[in-house]
Amino acid sequence: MKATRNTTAKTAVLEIFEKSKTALSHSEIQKQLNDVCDRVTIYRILDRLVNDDIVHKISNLDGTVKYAKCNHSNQRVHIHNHAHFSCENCHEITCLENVKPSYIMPHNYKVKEINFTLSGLCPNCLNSNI
Amino acid sequence: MKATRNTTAKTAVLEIFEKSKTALSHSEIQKQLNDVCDRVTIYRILDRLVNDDIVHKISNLDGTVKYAKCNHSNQRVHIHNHAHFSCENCHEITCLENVKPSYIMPHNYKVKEINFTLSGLCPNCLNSNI
DNA sequence: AATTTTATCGCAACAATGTTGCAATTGATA
DNA sequence: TATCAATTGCAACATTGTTGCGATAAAATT
Repeated sequence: MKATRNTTAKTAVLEIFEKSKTALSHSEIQKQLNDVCDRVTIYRILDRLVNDDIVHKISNLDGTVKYAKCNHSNQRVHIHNHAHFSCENCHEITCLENVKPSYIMPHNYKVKEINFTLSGLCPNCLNSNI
Repeated sequence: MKATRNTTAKTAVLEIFEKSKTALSHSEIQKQLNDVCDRVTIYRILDRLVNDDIVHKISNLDGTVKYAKCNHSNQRVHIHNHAHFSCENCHEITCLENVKPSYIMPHNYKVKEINFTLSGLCPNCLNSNI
C-alpha cells in the first residue's frame, strides 16, 4: 500500500475532527476550513482517512453522509459496529460507542458489517423540552 | 389530508414494486418504467407512496436510497423498525421483516425511530461461493 | 354527459453532492 | 538538494433530488 502524507489540508481536517464531539459532513468541514483547500481535496482527504481507519463514515436516514473520528482506545481489532444517534431536532450525529444491538439472523445470510442508527431527541434537545 | 389519485404512472410504479422481491432505487424504477412518465414524477409518486404508508424508504450504508413495498399483513400499527440486508455482491436490498434488534440505550436519549441495516452476502451470492 | 375542481404531470431550471483527468505542487526520502 | 510520487487545484461532468408553473387529467358534481 501507498504511504499517506501529512499535508497542511489533512492536518487542518484532523484538527477539526479533534475539536468536534459530533460527526461532521463534508460541507460542515468545508465551512470550518475557510478555503484552506479545494472542495475536491476535502473529499479525497476524507477518503484517505476512512481508508486509513482514522475516521469512519456514517450514512444517515435522511441520506446525509457524515464522518467521525474513530475511537480506537479499547480495541485491538477495530470494527465500526457501534450505534449512531441522529437528533431530529439539532441534526447532530453522535457515536454511541457502547451501544451494540443483539439480533437473530435467518441462516444462509453472511453478515459482515452492521449499521445501527437511532433517531429521536438527544440529551441536549430533550432538556430544552421541545 | 388531500385525496390521492390513481394515475397511470402511479399504477405502473406499484406494479413494479409488486413484481420485485427486493427494494428498488429511483433509477431502477425509472429504467423499468420505460418513459411512462418524467423523472420528477417518479420522485413525486414515491413521496406520496411513502406518505400513504404504502412504500417505505431505506437509506443504505453507501448513501443510496431505495424503496420497498410495506408488508402490513400482520400488524395493526405499522412501524418500519425491521432490519434490512444489503448484499455487497449483487447490491440487492431485502427487508428482514422478522429481524428486530434489542439494545440498551444510555438514559436521557429519546429514541423514536431505528434503522438497522446489515451487509454481507445474501443467500444467492453465498451459494455461488464468491 | 358535460362541467368543475384540483391533484398530478411535464418541462425547464436549479442545487447539492460526489467523481474524474490532468498538469502543477509539495511532502518525504535518499 | 535532488528526486519521486502522493497530493492538490481546477475544470468539467454525473447523479440525485427539488421547485415553480402552466398544462393535463382524475374524480366529484351538476
